[in-house]
Amino acid sequence: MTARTSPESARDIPEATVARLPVYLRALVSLSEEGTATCSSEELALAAGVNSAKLRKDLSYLGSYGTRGVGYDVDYLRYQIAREIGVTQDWPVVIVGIGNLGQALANYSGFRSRGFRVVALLDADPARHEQVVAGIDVRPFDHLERIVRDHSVAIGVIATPAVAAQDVADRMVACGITSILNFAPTVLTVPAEVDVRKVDLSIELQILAYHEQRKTQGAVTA
Amino acid sequence: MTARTSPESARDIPEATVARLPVYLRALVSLSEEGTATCSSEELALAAGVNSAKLRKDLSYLGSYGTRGVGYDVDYLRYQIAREIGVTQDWPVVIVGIGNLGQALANYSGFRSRGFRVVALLDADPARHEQVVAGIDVRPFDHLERIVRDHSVAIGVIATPAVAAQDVADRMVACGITSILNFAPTVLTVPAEVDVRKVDLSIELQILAYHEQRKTQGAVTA
DNA sequence: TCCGGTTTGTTCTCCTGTTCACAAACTCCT
DNA sequence: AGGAGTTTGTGAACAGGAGAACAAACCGGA
Repeated sequence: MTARTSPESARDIPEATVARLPVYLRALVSLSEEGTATCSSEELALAAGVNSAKLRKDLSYLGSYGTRGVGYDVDYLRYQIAREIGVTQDWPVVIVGIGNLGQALANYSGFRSRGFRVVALLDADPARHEQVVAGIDVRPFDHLERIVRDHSVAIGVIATPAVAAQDVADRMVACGITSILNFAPTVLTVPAEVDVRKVDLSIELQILAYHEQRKTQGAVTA
Repeated sequence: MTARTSPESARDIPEATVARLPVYLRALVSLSEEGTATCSSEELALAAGVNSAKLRKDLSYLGSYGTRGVGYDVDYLRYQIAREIGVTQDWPVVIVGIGNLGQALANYSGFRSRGFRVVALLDADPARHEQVVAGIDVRPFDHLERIVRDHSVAIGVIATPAVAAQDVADRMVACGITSILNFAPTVLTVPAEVDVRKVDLSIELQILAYHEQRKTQGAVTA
């Protein structure tokens, strides 16, 4: 009940903060590329689109990496955040479902530059096995187990139609994948130890539509 | 200061609830297609991946559409949620940036089926103006103003590279778009009355990586 | 060495969202 | 008609995150 903190830097970071760290990291990379050596919480907050108090509080969970009266060393902070998130290491990733979206994902340069390496593209449709996408052969879905084992893959991306998604997730879980990024518009059921994040395009649009409807309401509806 | 509620069904719904309504809607559509006429909060909650108390509370913001001892009429509730979100009406949408991702979005059937109609695909690159994607001509970005005016477009989707995104957003705002869905990995600055939602692929992966690192930590690091 | 100016780290308060638990309300069977 | 069983809607406790505000700590100049 006492020693909740593990030996390393493992004070547990709030989920909301974890979700913002990658934004800060990106802002720091930009600043670094512009040649900025030091920045205040105010500047970084502006670049990240949050307020400075929240930024400072978020960073304080990682440790005391700033200097009062001065600000943060851009490269140092950048490294600390990258290490905390885990993007200093290499993350092999498998993408299943190589339709339009899967191809877009395979070609997305933002993965590679952040430590994510696409080790395989899989698709159940034999017609797609001829293709080469982003320099990678599309292979049969059945190869999943072998690939996951050979490359120690922990993260899987699902970009299949909704009907196939649960089966794909089950297979992924069965062969040891513990983190899933799901683009299929369906709710996945997985064991508690597996993390799932979902990205749902039409839901985002529907949320916008709701607010949009609110804006114009009252003006039109007499 | 007193009359905060507008005449219609405009008791303000919490943001967290708004984000879940589309999920419920999708679950209801599935149930309806399976021929289910009635469902309990427990069943619907299971299908939507939330707990039943939260579901009931969410639905209670819309009104009392259930029957105690019985449950919810699937089609009736489906219509009520659709109306509340605004997907019973037609939403013209413009997509800017017809690279891999833009093409995937243009081809995504989930938009059309929920009242979103892609009225134009725009790209700054003249090489793309020859193309036809998802049955729609790709047109020059300069046509934005005219298209937005002619079709009363309120929602814009940005799928350009990061460097172009802010310019695109500015142009969208200037010609009257008030809701933006941003896929470019950058922070957009817009006036307060404009809604922006961002979908960031690499951030999602980084969040997974953080948790993944936590899982394996301690076991490996001696 | 001391002082004014600057910026971080943190505490405290407020607000939003989640979950529990239960009364109210409905159906069905006798 | 009445009672047992079921399910909704909601009040209340609880948890988590956001923002304001300020003390502690640092720099530079005299």
